[in-house]
Amino acid sequence: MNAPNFSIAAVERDTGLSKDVLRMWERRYGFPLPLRDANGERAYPSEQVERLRQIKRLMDQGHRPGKLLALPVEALAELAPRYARPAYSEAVTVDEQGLSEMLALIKQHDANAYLQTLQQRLARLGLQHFVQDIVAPLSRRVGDAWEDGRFKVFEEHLFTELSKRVLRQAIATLPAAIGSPRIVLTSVPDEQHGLGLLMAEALFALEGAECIPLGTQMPLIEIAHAAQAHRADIVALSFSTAFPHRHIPAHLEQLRRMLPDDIGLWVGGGGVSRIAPVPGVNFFSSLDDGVKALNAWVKAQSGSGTVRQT
Amino acid sequence: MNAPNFSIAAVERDTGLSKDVLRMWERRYGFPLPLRDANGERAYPSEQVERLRQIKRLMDQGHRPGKLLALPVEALAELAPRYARPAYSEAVTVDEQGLSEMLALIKQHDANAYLQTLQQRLARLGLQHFVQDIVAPLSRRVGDAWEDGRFKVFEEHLFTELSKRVLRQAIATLPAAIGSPRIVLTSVPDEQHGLGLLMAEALFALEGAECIPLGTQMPLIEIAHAAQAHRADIVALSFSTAFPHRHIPAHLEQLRRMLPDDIGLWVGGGGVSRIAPVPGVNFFSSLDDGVKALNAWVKAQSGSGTVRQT
DNA sequence: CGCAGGTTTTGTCTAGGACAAATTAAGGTG
DNA sequence: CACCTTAATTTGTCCTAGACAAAACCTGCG
Repeated sequence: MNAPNFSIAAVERDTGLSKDVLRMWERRYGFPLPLRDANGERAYPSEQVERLRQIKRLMDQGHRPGKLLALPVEALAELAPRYARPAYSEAVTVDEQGLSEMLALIKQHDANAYLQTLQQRLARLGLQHFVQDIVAPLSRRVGDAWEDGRFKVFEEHLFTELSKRVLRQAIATLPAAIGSPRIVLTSVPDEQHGLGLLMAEALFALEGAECIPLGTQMPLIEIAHAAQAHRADIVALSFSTAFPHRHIPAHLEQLRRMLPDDIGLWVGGGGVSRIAPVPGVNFFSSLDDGVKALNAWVKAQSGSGTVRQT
Repeated sequence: MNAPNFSIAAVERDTGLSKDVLRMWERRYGFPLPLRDANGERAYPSEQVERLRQIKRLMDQGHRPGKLLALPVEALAELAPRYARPAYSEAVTVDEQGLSEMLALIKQHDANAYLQTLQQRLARLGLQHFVQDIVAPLSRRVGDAWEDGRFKVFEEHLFTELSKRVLRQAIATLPAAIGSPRIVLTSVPDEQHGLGLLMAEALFALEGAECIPLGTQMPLIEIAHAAQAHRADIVALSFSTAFPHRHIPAHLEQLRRMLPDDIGLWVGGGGVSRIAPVPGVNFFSSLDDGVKALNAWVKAQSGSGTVRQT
């Protein structure tokens, strides 16, 4: 029960900072400065790991490592997000209070009450509005709360897991669509967040698309294989805000090269907002844009037979 | 569409072999021997990546790297698993033919037919037998098929995703249990397979336990936090056969230290079969054992008030 | 205010060396 | 021949320290 020290591998796992980065920071900035065990290997005390976690969080919000690592411990807690959060482009009538109440349920770890509330909203609003007005905004707020440290990791996991259940259940009740665009939905190897994919699936399925959900974390080459095996028209990927921005273009370029030209590559999620466009890849900054694009695709398709995607 | 070369980071992602290992093998065995790009950095042709993938698969089956890397390409394809597969300890009356047919549906990428078949079995057998006689054996066979290379990664993903849906849906129909043991279900950071957890959840929920599903890949420290926040009696972890055996004990020891003594730590899944016992951790080699242990726990509890777990 | 240019910051790669843990092989001994 | 103990080997991870390209930031000019 007393706090053991962390090996460099353990710190990498827990903070998401690579071993290379940890060693580099130590060399350059003098933090973290771990103890050494009997073999001369780094042994990070848990305070340092905790501080690293906080630093990582602030970095994800746009702060630069050089500043953060020079800062004294106390100053870290008070830093605000550096990027203005993009204004929520939600329908004007979002039930702000209702959302807060639902988040409070998660915060109280009351799984049953949360599930019940979700189910009730779903029944009241129907799947489309449920996704757009409840799940998507909730998931945004959970992301924000997590960045601020108001939500712990396990609370985020609980939220995700329960929300996924309700969504999946709702999707299961839809009639099995056949035809129209066939869409493979998945995420790249380091992206484990699947709630966005599920929301997209729900909306796409509502529009009559045939969705092939492959879960998260597919090796790129396998995504290409899957797309061909399923004769997909579109591959849809999701990147969460937590995903390291800098790596997204490389992933997309590589996948685009592996994928036949006539299969579309659609990308969405909070992680793609500030990404430079990649040729042959369609970016969507909101679920709604995705649905619109799907409708356009269907229209183009029915008009002119097999159309080559660009 | 022409095969681009892989950076060392891309190979790490796609094969699961660490950069250190890739460089070490190159130094020691002369394979892989990547090209170099303009900056002198390794650039792996896709044949080498393919071969590495195959080598990794054989290693997971118990072969040793030294042998495999010395072997010519053709010889690799013919190697059988090195460990005798543990005989299936399934109920005698497993519908072998039915299972094969279901696997065939996955192999044909016919998601709808597979889902339909699952639903039908579930309705016919009830949740408990559905889990024990259908999902568990299927998942074993998929694991085997994957090891043999008869299943591709994306086919395994499709199987998992669809099976999870049906299971979750079934769990959702169960009455929300309150009380009895409260069980937090999750997996460690490098373990992304969640089907086993879901099977366990189904069976535990059937026995009246209150399950708190947190999804997969929770940092250890967060598992400890979650267990306390939810006032859990038991933390249940799952390790798949694909999980690197060598790392399991370290994870369990670390988590055991972080967890209050009176919270039980139960571990199951295909990955724990050949693991030396860890003090304070209960291992289960089958779902059935887990259910029996749960019943025993309930009995002990009701007999003597709050009992200290060992 | 916006854009072209130079400068700093930052992450990732490279090389080879060291060592402990795991595994296999070898040497008895009952 | 089975079994245990010890020695040799295999293998993964960690270490240091240097290099460099890409991104982010600043600055001056129109």
